[in-house]
Amino acid sequence: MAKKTRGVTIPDIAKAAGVSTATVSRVLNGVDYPVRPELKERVLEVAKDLNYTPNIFGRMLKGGKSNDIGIIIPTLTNPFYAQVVSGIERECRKRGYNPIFCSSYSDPEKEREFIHLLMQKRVEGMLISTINQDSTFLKNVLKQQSNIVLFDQQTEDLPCDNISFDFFEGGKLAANYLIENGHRDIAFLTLSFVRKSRQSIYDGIKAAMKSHGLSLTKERTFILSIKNEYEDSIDEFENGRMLARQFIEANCPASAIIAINDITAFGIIREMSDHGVDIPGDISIIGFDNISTSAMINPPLTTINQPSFETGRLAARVLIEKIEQEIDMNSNLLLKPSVVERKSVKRI
Amino acid sequence: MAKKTRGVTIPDIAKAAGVSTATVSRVLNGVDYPVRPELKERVLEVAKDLNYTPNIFGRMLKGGKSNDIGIIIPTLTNPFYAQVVSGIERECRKRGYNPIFCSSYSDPEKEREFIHLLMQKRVEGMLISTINQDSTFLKNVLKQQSNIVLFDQQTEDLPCDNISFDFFEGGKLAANYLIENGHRDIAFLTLSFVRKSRQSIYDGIKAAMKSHGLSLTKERTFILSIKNEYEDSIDEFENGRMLARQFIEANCPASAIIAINDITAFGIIREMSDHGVDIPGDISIIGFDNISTSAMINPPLTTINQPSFETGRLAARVLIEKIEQEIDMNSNLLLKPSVVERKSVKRI
DNA sequence: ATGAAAGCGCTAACAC
DNA sequence: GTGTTAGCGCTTTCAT
Repeated sequence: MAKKTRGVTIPDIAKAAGVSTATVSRVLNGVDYPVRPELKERVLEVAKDLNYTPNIFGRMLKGGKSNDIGIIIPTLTNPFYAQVVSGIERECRKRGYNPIFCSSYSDPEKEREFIHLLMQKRVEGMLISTINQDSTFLKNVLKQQSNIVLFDQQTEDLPCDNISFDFFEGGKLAANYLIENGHRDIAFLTLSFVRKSRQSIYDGIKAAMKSHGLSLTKERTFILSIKNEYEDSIDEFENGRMLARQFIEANCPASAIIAINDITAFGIIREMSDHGVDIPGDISIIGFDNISTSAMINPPLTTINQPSFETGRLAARVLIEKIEQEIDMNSNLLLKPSVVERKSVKRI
Repeated sequence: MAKKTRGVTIPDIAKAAGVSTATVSRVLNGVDYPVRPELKERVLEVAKDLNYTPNIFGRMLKGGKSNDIGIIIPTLTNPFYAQVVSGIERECRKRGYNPIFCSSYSDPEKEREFIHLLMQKRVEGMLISTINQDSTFLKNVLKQQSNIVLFDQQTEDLPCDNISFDFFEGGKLAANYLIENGHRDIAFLTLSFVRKSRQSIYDGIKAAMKSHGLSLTKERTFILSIKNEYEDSIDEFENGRMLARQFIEANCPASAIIAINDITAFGIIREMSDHGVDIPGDISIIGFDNISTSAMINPPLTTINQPSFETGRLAARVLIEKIEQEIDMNSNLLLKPSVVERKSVKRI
């Protein structure tokens, strides 16, 4: 017996309070419209008595704001995105908006579907972590809904706000940190470059090494091709183990490893341990992301901080400014990386 | 210049295609209503050309289903809930519903606000992990919206579906596992009992020990009172460290520790390591939850599995059944715990 | 200060 | 098979 209550409506209240629907609406919306205090009170009381819940659809239809904001991220299963989402939610709520989250699992098809869904829901704007290389689709969407800010993945040539992380600089930072600690033979263990961010990190590492007269050779670069991006974080862990196995089998003599992200680094550490390789005694490792568990693991992981919660907040803030100011000034923010020094890198 | 497009409407299409609005509506909804194929095609084409996006508010107002499901959880920051939420989303999408997530941060006030918000949004039902002890509020809500299923926290005396975890049994299992491994002196490190689940675990442990002629003494029970439940998972980690410090300072001779949850266990492990105490060499530890990182940490954490993803799926499934069947059969499921044996408990 | 009424975009009952 | 039209609940202009 699911509720079929046709709900209390404004006319119901109007009748019960002996006033017009206009008055009720005015009172209920608390606008500064002159209404006799006595009436106002009566209406409010009746509304409460009848347990009135406004039907937003009527209001929306009349042209109101939905106050919804659509968000598309790859997955909540990855703590990095969980943090981003927390930041987004925090900022949205603070400003009176309701976030609507959709997990695309990095599937371009799903991404498209969600965008349509959100458009139908008449969201005020969207926050998207897109993987879609095909920018024509997004360009079309932008024609209908210009309140879009992309985050986390830089997508060039799109006339759209973008909050992202300076992966190139991050790659440089990681390499430089290792070099400063005396490492000259550095390896890079990564997943395939379907995400542009990975390519950027790679480029950053190469740039940093080059400027020190070193180089990241093919033999030091381990690239794992996987079918499913982000099905589950345990998969990323397994990817790390696989990469470590390749590294070991290749008899790679590098003294330090840069891992494409923290969870992958966890997998690498585990596999190394299982092979009796001590971290950081025998080999050093640095990760990317700085998810909260990186501080909890053994050894505590030195990593490149990508301010997840802040990214979420910032992205939401930029979007909301845009929605409210109704101006189209595209910002293109690039968040700066920093290294979080812990215990997984040894000075040699 | 945020979009002010008054959008393409059905009448627009009708005019452009030279048919009536009714025809357009019928075609667009793809109902099996007889329409001349030729017209059908024309309408579809015009709709595509005009880039038509239906205005759901009109449809809703007409009495349609929102297909939204509201979800209230403490926080996404805790990987356990992130997993639950993933499970919920998966099931919802599969069945054609859109989840709307709200993080209450275990604040009863926020919880109430969200419930109102969701009621206004005319969700088809709600999935709530409530912390609210005051059941009268929820009882009132149930009068207006009977499609509610509570999960994760058992709340007795509420005429409402409930999916929860058998914490008592979990506590027993943890203690028994330790006992089977030769431990007779067991300590319990926990956060304060604001959540009923913690009390249940405690009771379970005591029951198991009693049945083996052992007992969990006051001196073996460390309870940390904290102000903020779930502000951030790093807080829980710190809580673990604090508990470990208390444990050490008290010179507690227990050979094994049961931690109230995995992240707290991580903190305990870290603090112990920092004090030169080897896990599991010197002392064994077992956690609760089995979050994914528990498998990644060193040593891999032995823990009581609480099937997070499955809980989410199941809760969503039960709710959807309820919504669609329109019957009011309350189920009260109690998920069974199991121990996940890894490396943090030593046989003695 | 209050009320009557139009209309937002859609669906469906009814008429043809 | 197709079209006309009456609302769904709300806000808001315009009249009073």
